[in-house]
Amino acid sequence: MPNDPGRLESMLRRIRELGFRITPQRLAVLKFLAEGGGHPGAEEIHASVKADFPTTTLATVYKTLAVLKAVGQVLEIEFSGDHNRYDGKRIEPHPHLICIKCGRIMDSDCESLASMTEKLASRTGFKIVSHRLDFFGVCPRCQKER
Amino acid sequence: MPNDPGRLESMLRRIRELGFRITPQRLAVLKFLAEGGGHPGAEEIHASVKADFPTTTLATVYKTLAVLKAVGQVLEIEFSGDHNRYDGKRIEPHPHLICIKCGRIMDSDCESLASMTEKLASRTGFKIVSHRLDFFGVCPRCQKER
DNA sequence: CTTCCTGCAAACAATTTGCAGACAG
DNA sequence: CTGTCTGCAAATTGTTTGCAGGAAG
Repeated sequence: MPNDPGRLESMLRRIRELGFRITPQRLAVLKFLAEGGGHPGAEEIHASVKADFPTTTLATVYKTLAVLKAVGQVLEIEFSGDHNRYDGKRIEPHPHLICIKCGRIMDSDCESLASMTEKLASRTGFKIVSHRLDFFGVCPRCQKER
Repeated sequence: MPNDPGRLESMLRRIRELGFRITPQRLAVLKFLAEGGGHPGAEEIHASVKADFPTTTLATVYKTLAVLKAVGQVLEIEFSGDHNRYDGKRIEPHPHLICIKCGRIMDSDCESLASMTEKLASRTGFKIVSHRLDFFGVCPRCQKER
């Protein structure tokens, strides 16, 4: 699990650049996203932050996530039925493998997506700015358990 | 715009096979999905059905969509913030181009996705059953308007 | 006839918002 | 100091659910 030592600093810099303030609660959210692993949801972030700042509410977490989105320092993975998940480490779009049994999300890569995006753009006239690619299936661990 | 004459029949057959009933309201939903174009949301379907059956409620539309999902005869395109959209014509997963200005959704294709799925599955051990690929951008029409 | 479906209203869940007091810069 | 942020509670929105009467098969 690669722990980019510069992620937290990048977040802080961008937040300050755009004139947002750094509060202890926000810092705790950023740290959790920059240093923690996985793809936490807002509740999970909240639980972690509350350990250090017990008065923190979910609303504050959401507001902090809104700031991070505004400065482009978090990748939001949206789910219609379920709660959204967040990635503070890899903030550019990338493919995900999502287990439909346990909900775990695994990062992935795809070399051919860039060329495909270009091809689609020139074929359709769309100005493509982003994308999302998810694969749904059953992870190795869940396959074993019966 | 390809109008598959067998879509409605396929839907009806699968619904009957699995023991669900055909009601006038349901038939109207199916027709709208099988014969209409685009990627309507539940509200849009509801509006169309209400023209013929004014007492129909949104709940009935949702319940019909649930039946269609259960028998695998509709593709649900989920959106976290926005309402979901439905495709009754192409029910297997396929790439979408989504305009971030007007919300229009355009269907697309990608030959390389199948091989990519296979590669990912063998590399990660995931048993992949489905996927979703969306490209976000500005459609040609919206680029022109200022 | 029996079981499933409709329509209505209430319930839900994740996220957002308004506001008064608190605090970062 | 001043404008932004926090915490609280209420609002929002798309979707789901429970139930009583109605219709499909």
